[in-house]
Amino acid sequence: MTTASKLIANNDAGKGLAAEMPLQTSSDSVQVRALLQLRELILSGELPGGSRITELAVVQRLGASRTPVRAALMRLEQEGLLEALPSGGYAIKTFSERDVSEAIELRGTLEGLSARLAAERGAAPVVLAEARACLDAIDQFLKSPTLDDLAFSSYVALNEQFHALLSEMSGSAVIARQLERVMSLPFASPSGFVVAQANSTAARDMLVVAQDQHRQVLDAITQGEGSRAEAIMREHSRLAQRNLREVVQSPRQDQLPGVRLIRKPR
Amino acid sequence: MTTASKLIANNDAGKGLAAEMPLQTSSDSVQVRALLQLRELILSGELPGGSRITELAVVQRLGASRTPVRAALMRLEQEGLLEALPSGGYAIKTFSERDVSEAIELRGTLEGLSARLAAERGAAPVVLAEARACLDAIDQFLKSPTLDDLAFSSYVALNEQFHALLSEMSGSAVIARQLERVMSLPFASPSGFVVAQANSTAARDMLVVAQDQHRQVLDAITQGEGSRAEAIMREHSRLAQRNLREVVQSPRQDQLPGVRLIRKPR
DNA sequence: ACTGGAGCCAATGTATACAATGAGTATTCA
DNA sequence: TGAATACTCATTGTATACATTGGCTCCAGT
Repeated sequence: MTTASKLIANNDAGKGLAAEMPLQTSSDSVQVRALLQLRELILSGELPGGSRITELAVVQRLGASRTPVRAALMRLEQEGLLEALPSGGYAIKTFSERDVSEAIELRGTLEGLSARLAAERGAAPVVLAEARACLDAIDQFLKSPTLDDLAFSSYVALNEQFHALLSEMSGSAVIARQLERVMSLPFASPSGFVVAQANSTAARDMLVVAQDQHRQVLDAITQGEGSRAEAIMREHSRLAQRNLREVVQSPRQDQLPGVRLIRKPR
Repeated sequence: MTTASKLIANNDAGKGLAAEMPLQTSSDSVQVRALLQLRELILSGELPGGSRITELAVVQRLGASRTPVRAALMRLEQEGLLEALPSGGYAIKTFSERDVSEAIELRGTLEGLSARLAAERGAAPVVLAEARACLDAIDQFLKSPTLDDLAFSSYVALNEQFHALLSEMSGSAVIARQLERVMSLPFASPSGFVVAQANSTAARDMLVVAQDQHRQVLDAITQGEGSRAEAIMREHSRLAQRNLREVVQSPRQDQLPGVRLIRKPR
C-alpha cells in the first residue's frame, strides 16, 4: 500500500497542472476514482474504523472536488461501509463479529433462495453449462495436493464467478440486486475469508468440501430439487462462518481487506 | 441556459417563485423535501414509468437547485425506484408482476430469517411484550364483522408496526437494514396490497388469517421454535402474493402507490 | 465554581458557473 | 441519394462560492 498519498490537492484557477495528471489507477471519471480510492482507504484500514470522516479531509486526500467526493461518500454509506452521523458527516463503520456472522448468514439465506428458485423454475441451460465449466476449472486447481498463491487467487476468482452464476440462475434481477448489496460488505463475499487459510492441507480440504457442495447444489438445481438446493447453499455459507472464527482468533488479520473494521470487544 | 430567468431567486426573495405550492413537508431540509416530493411524484404515477428523467426537469419542477436534486436522484436509485442510465441520467423503473412477486418472496425469506434468529437466540422480553400488545390492538379492530376505512388504515399501521417489531426481535442490525432495503419498494411492504381489498367480508377474513399467523409466529419465537417461526413468516408473505394477483387483475389500481409502475406486458 | 449565553469556527448544505460529453441533425461530398 | 463528418445543443460531470447550522469555547453573572 502506498503510505505516501499524493497531496497534490490544490486546484486553483489554472487547470494546466491538475488536468493533465495521468493517474495509473484508472481513466474513469473523478467520481468513480474517488469511490474506488476511498473504499480502498477504508478497507485497508488506513482510515481507522469508527473515526469520523469529513468531506474536506477526503477532498484534500484524493485531490478531487467536493461534489464527486460527496457522491462517493453517499455510495459508501449505502454500501454499509460508512454511517451517516445525525449531525451531518460520516463515520467509518465498525462491525462486531456477530455482525459479520449475520452478514454471512444473510448471504447464505439469499443464495439459498436464489438456488431454490433456480431449481423450481429451471435455470437457463447456457448458465448451467457455464457453471459446470466453472466447477471443472476449479477441479483442475484442486488436483494438486497443495495450492500455491497463484492457484489460490485463481480459485477465489472462479469461486466468485460460480456464485455469480448461481445468482444469475434464479433469473431474478430483484434477488440478484439484493445479493449484490449484501456482498458489498467485503467479509460477506463468498470468498471473504478463504484467503485466510494459507496453503495447508487443511485449507485445501475445506475447498474440497466447498467444491462438493458446489457440485451438489448444481445437481439439485438440475434435478429441480428446490428445497435441497436451498439447504445446501445455507450450509455452504457455514464454511465462511468457520473461517471467520479462525480469522478473528488468528493474529494475522492485516492482509485481509476490511478485517480491521471488525472490532474486538463485544 | 438563458431561460434561467429566476437568477434573482436566491433564498431571500426566492420564495415568491419557487414556493408556489408549499407542501406540508416544508420544514425539512431542501434535500429531504426533494427526496420526498420526487418519490411521491414517481409513486403516484405522475411521472410515467420507464420515462427518462433529467436533473433539470426535476429542478424546475421542485424548485430546488441541482445539488439536492442530484442527491435525491441517487437515493431513489439505490432505493430501486430509478435506474441509472449508462449514458448518464436516470429512468423511472418499471416492474413486471414477476419482479413484484420476487420482492415479496424476498421479504418473506428475510422475515423468516429474522424470526428464526429471534427464536433461536431469544428475543428481548420488552419487544415481545410490545409485539403482543400490538397484536391485541389488531384484535380489537378485527372484532367487528366489517371494517371501515379508518379501521383499515389503523390496521395497516399496526401491521407495519408488528413487522417492524419482528425485525427488531432478531437483534440484528444487519438483517434489519436489508429488510428495510427490500421494503423500500412500495409493493414489497407488509401492507403493500392489503389496502386493495375493500371492506368486504372476504377482506376481513384474510386479515384474520394474517393475524393468526402473527400469533403463531410470536408463539414459535417464544417457544424457541426457529424452524417453525421461519416457515410461518414465509407462508405469511404468500398472502401478499395472493393480493398482488388480485390487484393486478382488478381494474382499480390507481389508488395504490406505485402500482402504476407495474407494467402489464410480459 | 458552576451555569447560561453569546459568539466564533468548522463542516455541511445549497446554489450555480463552467467543462466535457454525447446524441441528434444538417450538410457536403462521392 | 446515401453515407460520413462536423456542428450544435442539451445534459450531465465537476468545481467552487456562498449560506447555514451545530458544536465548542470563553466570558460574565450568580
